[in-house]
Parts: sequence; C-alpha cells; structure tokens
Amino acid sequence: MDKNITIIQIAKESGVSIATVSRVLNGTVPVSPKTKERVQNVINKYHYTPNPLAQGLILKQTKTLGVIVPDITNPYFSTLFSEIEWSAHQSGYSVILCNTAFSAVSYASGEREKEETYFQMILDKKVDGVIIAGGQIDLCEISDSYIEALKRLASTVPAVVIGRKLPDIPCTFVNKENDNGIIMAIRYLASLGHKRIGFVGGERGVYITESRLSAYHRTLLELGLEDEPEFVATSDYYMADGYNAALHILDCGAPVTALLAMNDNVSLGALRAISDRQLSVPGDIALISCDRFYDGDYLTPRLTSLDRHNDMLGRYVIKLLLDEIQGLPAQDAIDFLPELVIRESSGPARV
Amino acid sequence: MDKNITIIQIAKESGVSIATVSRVLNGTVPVSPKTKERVQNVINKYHYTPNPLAQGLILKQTKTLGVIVPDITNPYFSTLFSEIEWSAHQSGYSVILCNTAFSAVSYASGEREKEETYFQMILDKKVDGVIIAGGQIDLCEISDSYIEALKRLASTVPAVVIGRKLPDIPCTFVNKENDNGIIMAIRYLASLGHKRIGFVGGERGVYITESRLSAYHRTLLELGLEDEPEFVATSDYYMADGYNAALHILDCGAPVTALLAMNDNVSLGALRAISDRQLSVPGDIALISCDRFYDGDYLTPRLTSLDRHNDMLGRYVIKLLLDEIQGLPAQDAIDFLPELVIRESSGPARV
DNA sequence: CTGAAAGCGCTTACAG
DNA sequence: CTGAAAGCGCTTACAG
Repeated sequence: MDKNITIIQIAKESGVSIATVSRVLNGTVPVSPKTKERVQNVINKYHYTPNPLAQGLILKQTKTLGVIVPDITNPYFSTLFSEIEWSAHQSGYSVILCNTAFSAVSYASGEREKEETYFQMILDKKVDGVIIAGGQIDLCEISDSYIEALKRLASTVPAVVIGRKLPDIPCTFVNKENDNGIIMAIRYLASLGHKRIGFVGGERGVYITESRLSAYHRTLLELGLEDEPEFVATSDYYMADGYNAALHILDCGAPVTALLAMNDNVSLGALRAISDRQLSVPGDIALISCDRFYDGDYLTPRLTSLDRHNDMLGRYVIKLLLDEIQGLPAQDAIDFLPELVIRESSGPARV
Repeated sequence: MDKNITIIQIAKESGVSIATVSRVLNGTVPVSPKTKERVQNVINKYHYTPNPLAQGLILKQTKTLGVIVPDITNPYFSTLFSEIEWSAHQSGYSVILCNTAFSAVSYASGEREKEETYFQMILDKKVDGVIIAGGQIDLCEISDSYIEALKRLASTVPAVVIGRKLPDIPCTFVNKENDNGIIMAIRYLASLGHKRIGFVGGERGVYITESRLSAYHRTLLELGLEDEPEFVATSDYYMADGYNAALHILDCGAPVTALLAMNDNVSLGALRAISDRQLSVPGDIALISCDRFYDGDYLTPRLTSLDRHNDMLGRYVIKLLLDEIQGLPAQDAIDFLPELVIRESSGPARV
C-alpha cells in the first residue's frame, strides 16, 4: 500500500503553508496565480486529495448518504436504488447501501437483524442524510422500538422515508398513491366484460397490500361486480408467492376470469400456476400486473401492467433529501400517476 | 438536529478523563469496575457512539468497503451484492455501492461516466477495501487508462476483482470458470438427440461471452455436431437482447433445434421470440440458460439452467477481502462447479 | 495574498 | 487503574 500523502507534504514541496494548500484546494480565498499554479502542480503530481475524514471532522459533513432497503434483489428496490445512486453521485455524494432483511443467506438461515440495528449503524457513520425505502414502515402495525429508532434517526440527520406518513416524526414522507392504478385496472377489465376478478400476492398487514385490497373491494362494489372471499389470495411479493396464491384460487374453484397480481414477479408465478392447471392467459384468464418490474413486451404472454413510474421516484427522493440537507424549504410531495399499459395478457372475458 | 455529543461530555458527566471513557469504550485496557459502570451508564443515557471520523483519522480505517458494479439492476449483481453486504455487515463493515454504468437514467441519456472516475472517488473515501465486479475488467481489450487507474487503486487499498487475472496488478482476482457449464449443457442436449444447437446473447468482445463461445465451438467439434455461423447471435445480456438474437437466428432460417442462452433474462427474451414465430419450447426448440437468475421452477416453461452458485460468490469474495485487510495470507481461489438443473425447457429433439 | 495557531473528536504511548 | 498530552489531517478565523 502506498504511504498516504498529506497536505503537509504538498505544502512542503510547494514551499508554502498548509493553509495555502488548503486554499487552492477549496478555492474559497484568493491565492496568487503563481503560487496557485505551483501548488496545483504538486497536487497533480501526487494525485493528492484531502482526507475526507479530517475534512468531515471539521466541516461536519461526509458527503455520504445512507440508503436502507429490505431487499436489493427485488427489482423494485434495485431500480429505485440505481436512480438514487446516480443522482447522488451527480451531486457529489456517495451512498452506503444497507440491505436489512432479505439477503438469500440471512433469509435462509433466519439470522436477520432488526432494521433498528441498521438505523444506529448508519447514524454512527455520520452520513449527511438517510433514505428509508420500505421495510417495517410498510407494515400496518409498527413496533414501538422501530418508531423510537426512527425518531432518533430523524432527529439527528435529515431523513426521507418512502412510505406512509407517521405522526410526530420529523422525516419527509413520500407516500405513493395506490388506489388510482387499481381502479383503472379493474375498470378496464370490467369494460372487457369480466365480472369475477381476483387478486393475488401481497402480504396481509402490509400497508400497500391493504390499501390496494381496499381499493379493489371498493371498485368491485362500485361497479356492481361479485366480491367473494375466495377471489383473493395473498402471501408475499415474489414468484413463489404468486404461484401459491394463484394455485390456491384456482384449486378452491373460484370462478374468476381475471386476476390482478401485485407485481411482475407475482404475475410470473401466477402465470406458472395457471398453466399448471391447463388454463391459459389471456384465453381463460386475463392477467394484469399492478406494479411493473420488467418490460412486459418481452414476457410470454406480453404482460399488461401498471407502470407506476418507479424510475422517477429515485431522482425525486434524492432531490428532497439534498434540499433538506442544504436547508432549502421542503417541497411539496408530488404523485406520479400510474399508467395502464395494455398488452396481450388481458383479453376479453369469454362468454 | 440534535447537537452531537462527544467523548468530552461523557467524560465530564462521568467525572473521569476522556482517556478513561475511551478505554471503557474499547475495552483494551482494564478499567476499575465501578468507574466503568459509571461511565457506561452515561454512555447509554446518551446513546453515545464515538465519531468514526475521528476514530478513522487515528486508526487509519473506516470500517467501510467499496463495491463497484456496472448495473445493480441486473439480478446477477444484485444477488452478489446482497451476499457481500450481508457478510460485510456481519464483520462490522458498511459498504458504499457504486453503480458505474447502467442506471436507467444515465443509460437513456448517454451521460455515463468512466469507471475510473469511480475508482478515484472510492479511494478518496478512504475505504478499507474495494470489490470490483464486472465492468471494463470483463472486456477482452482493456483501455490503458482503466489499467492505470486499477493499478493505482490496488496499490493504495486491498482490492478483490471478480474477473480474469491481469498481469502486474496487485489485486486478488477471482475468475469464474466458464467452460464446464457450457460443456455439460451441450453434452446433455446432444444426449437428447439435438444436432444443431445455437447460442444467443452475450456481447462480442466481452471475456465471458468469448470464453463461452469458444467452449461452445470446441464442444460442438468434439461431439461432431454442426457448427454454422448463423447458429450464433450475440448482442447483450438483457431480455431485449435475447429477443433480438433469437429472432435473428430464427429469421435467417437457421435450422436449430436447441438454444443455449447467456442467462435467464436472455432466455426470457428468446422465449418471447420463439413464441412470436409460432414455435414452442421445448416442443420445437429446447432452451437452456447458462446462468441462473431466477428460480426456473416458476417460469413458463420451467427453465432448464446452469446454476453457477453465484450466491456463494459474495461471501467468498468478502472473506478474501477481509483476510487481506487483516493481513492474513491470501487464500487460493476456489471454483464453484456449475450444476445443470434440468427442467421442462429442454426436451428431446424431434425426429 | 499568506502564515501561525486553534480546534474538529478521538486513541494511545507515557507517566504516575 | 488513570490522567495529561501529543497527534491523526484538515479548515478557518486571526493577524499581518
């Protein structure tokens, strides 16, 4: 490993004081052109950059952000993260990514940790700001210890939470509206003649699931469509869950002709289940994904889905956070309208 | 924001010197039980943790690692990363994730940056170690500026590179063997009676593609199977690429009865293309994925694939890096044997 | 425009 | 077992 070269060596070799080196580095105070050039040459020669630890100690900032997600393996979060990282990078920030719960390893072995532990860890790192996407914040019932930890975190460092608003916590909450997409999808299916529409995937007790389910029930009622308990099967957000949920609905004989799936992974699993029961999409059952992960044009059948424009969310959230860090006035939260992209998987109801 | 509480306040409130507080914090030097308890109480009261910037300045370590990937949105990298992050976390390290090239935004707008920029940035952060997975290291021709930057990085901080070995660079290289899987897959297809086997996806000029292609050609030769130029169509690693590549092969009339696809995304795209030409898998064409991303059991058809055990790689790589950081002797690189998991998509050749 | 000096929050010999 | 002091690598008033 190379010896770390410091501002002292640069100063020595340039024949100036460290204060002057610091000044040409930061450009805050005028330095005479000739000394500036001399110093700059030495800096370049060694590829010198100031030690951020020392800088951070004085400036009280690390130019580092923390991002906490439950599962980076989930396309929703990896897409979100890549937007966040890119935007942060543009503004000179690095990001520490904490994957709280669902690493294949930790999941398999049951050795996962509480998110609160990560909150503390990220605080210890003295990051300049934190983004929390998903996790316990999405639960309908949130533990006291989580709330307390979030409160402590938010009162120490600017924090943006992607999730629904919690009272008395000084975070910026960005909550995505869930109802409109569901309503659009169901109306569309109804217009195709479907009268018995099911819902698969998602997890009971999770806010996004519950709110979509309630929009689902409300819309069925509004349109005068059948609403039977066996039309709904939840479980979780992955392929296996879509498979199990759809299989359950089919096997208990629920006469659905269309299915709303929580997201593309759930849709893929549902597709597999439908196929295992010798039924086809869209021939026997119409399928719509409520949260686009992949480009539906490349799936078989091409998947009709709600594009919730998750890709815009990352940039938006970073802007909120950086504004807050820089003490700019808080922006109003905007909502991205979902878009129903109609493809093959949603056909007319068979008569 | 809360005022930052420092070791000085803790010392003051405990009635001891800051040296003593530091000692109970680190437990390196014995402290009398009663003062220890007194100090510990004050620490707990304020949830005090030492400022890592100050610590890092003295200890010359940040307990932070840098991980550089080209596209966290790609399941290969997100799985790898989640293992890395988890293992690092277990050992008390945080990780800064740099996504160098393919954020949807940067990709669309063409405003991506050179990986070298990220190398410098990660160095500036004074991380304790770096893992580089993919990117330019995978190209057959690597630019001088990249090599120089990698050299500088590696001579400043321990670095593990997932990619093939480059001469004269003090990194630990972990190179995954590519041939065996391809050989297994082709032998299996041959045993099923397939005589004309194609290859889709991957990008020319990328090491992993070229080495798989050469294993492909070698095996065809060895088994005395036809090897025509139009049996191969490369492009890239995503669904759209699999679609275009497979369509190209089908439309130029190549009489293949089986297809090897670079990975699951390419397979999905190929499936779509095959279906668009009114052909079916495995009825008309057998399909094997050379790199498992998803659980093939939930795809339709269930996808036969090579499981290269990418999920083990992350843990292994972290162990290599942490050993190096701690000055332990370098381990021998191990190779994970690929496993051919046979499912529905690979059927016998039609007579 | 430039330098000497204080100070950011810690750890660790060095004495006692 | 414990404290006073030096020092990690910087930035920034404060003088000049």
